[in-house]
Amino acid sequence: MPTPFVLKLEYGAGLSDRDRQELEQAVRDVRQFKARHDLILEDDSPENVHVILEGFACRYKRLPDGGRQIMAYLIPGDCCDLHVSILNKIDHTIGTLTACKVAFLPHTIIEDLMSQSRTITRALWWATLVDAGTVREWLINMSRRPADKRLAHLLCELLMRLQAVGLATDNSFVLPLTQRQLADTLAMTGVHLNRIVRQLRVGGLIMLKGHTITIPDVERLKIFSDFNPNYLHLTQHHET
Amino acid sequence: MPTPFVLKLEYGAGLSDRDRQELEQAVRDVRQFKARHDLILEDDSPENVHVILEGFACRYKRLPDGGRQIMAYLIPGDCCDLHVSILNKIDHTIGTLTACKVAFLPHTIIEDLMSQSRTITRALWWATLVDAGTVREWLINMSRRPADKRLAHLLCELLMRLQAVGLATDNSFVLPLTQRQLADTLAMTGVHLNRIVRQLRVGGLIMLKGHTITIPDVERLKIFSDFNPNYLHLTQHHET
DNA sequence: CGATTACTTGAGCCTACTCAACTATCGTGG
DNA sequence: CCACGATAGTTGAGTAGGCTCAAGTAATCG
Repeated sequence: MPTPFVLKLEYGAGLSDRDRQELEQAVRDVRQFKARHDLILEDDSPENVHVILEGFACRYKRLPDGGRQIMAYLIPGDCCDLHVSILNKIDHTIGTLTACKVAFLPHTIIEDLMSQSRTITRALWWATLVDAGTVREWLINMSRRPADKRLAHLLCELLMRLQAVGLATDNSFVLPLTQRQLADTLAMTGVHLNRIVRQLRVGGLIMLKGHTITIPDVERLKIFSDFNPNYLHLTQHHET
Repeated sequence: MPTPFVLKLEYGAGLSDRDRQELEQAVRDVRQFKARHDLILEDDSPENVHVILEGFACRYKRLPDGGRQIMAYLIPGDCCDLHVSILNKIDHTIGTLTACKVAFLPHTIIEDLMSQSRTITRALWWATLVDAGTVREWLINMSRRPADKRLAHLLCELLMRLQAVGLATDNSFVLPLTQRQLADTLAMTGVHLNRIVRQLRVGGLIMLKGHTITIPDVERLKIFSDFNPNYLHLTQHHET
């Protein structure tokens, strides 16, 4: 069974067996973190690239009123700070949401991988470009959709992304987040999110059992939330 | 006087004279477009990279209700679709807001530039990473700030970005957009935006004369809108 | 100069927020 | 293993920022 890291990058470029091997071997330094632990702080210029292997992490910024806005979820297979060396400094914070297992890859190893394989280079850039596309879609989601569709859209996205790394079935997945964390993501209050979750539940759009979410009719949820998966760019591998 | 394209990339990497020359020479095919003209449509896989030389363009997505959300402004010096070849398809539309002069650079030329100069490679990637950072800041702006601070924040950003390419003075610039276009950007109705503009005007935070915006006290506007310019990464050039 | 587009202002409504209290669940030490 | 404190989730009542609808004025362009 390939790791989520390799599984994910497969979508970005047609990896060779050797590429896969190189990527697996690059993951040596693996560390465990508790929930709510900041991995990288704003203004850091970290010398490692961080890859999430298990658990949920996020990018976020703090707000003057003490709240925070989560700008991206980082799930197994995702890189936290690929290519930040080009910007020198990171302009947001990266922290865990749940307990996480995180691989630390020194920049030198990333550079080696990229100089050895054009496919890996392409796959890594693909990952950052998909990240950028995802933020754009979140911008639409936060600014234009009402609370119920906003949550529904996020769930559609998570279903697809988790499926891509083998962490979701056809219509269900484990979402180990608190409602407060979801509220920080969807730019609403915890109170309001709670009401919206109930609304989707009684509307039959989602089912909850503990932290497991099941979507009885995926197509219906996609239509409801105006979900178009094109921004995830998961459909086709690219030649070269 | 260097073109905005070169002026902008200077911030991403310390270009050599030769780099500047190469970049200037790469701009051969320049075309003129009217306002409200779509340059690149969703699902296109364009074979040219488009660089804005004059005027304002934007990235946007249409919404099911007929409205649209503008996700980024593209001002002189900005590249529209750098590196989309890695994603095969673009997941949003790019269109002009005002009349624009746009350079068309074939991908082959971009690849030549990048293979000849590591600095140019770095600068071009810097530009896309800054774009990504800017969308993240917009996400915060749209989802967390009230209408007045939202507009103020956008104006602070535009002041800095236009200054970087020599199109703004210390405290003023020309913003050739309609209120409707601003409203599509800031995710509010035209009616509401109009009220907010007036509010900032009577509050003495901005002054308007035609399409020229003057900011009497830039520092005050920055504090008011919680503006932190770090996400624009305009501060320091990077060695090699 | 007429027609279209852009801007302005008013009135009433609704989504999502705040404040508040209460219940359930989780984690940890005695 | 239970007890207790802390965190998470739930529900109610009232408020407000931004929306809709509407009507009118100013600016722009052919």
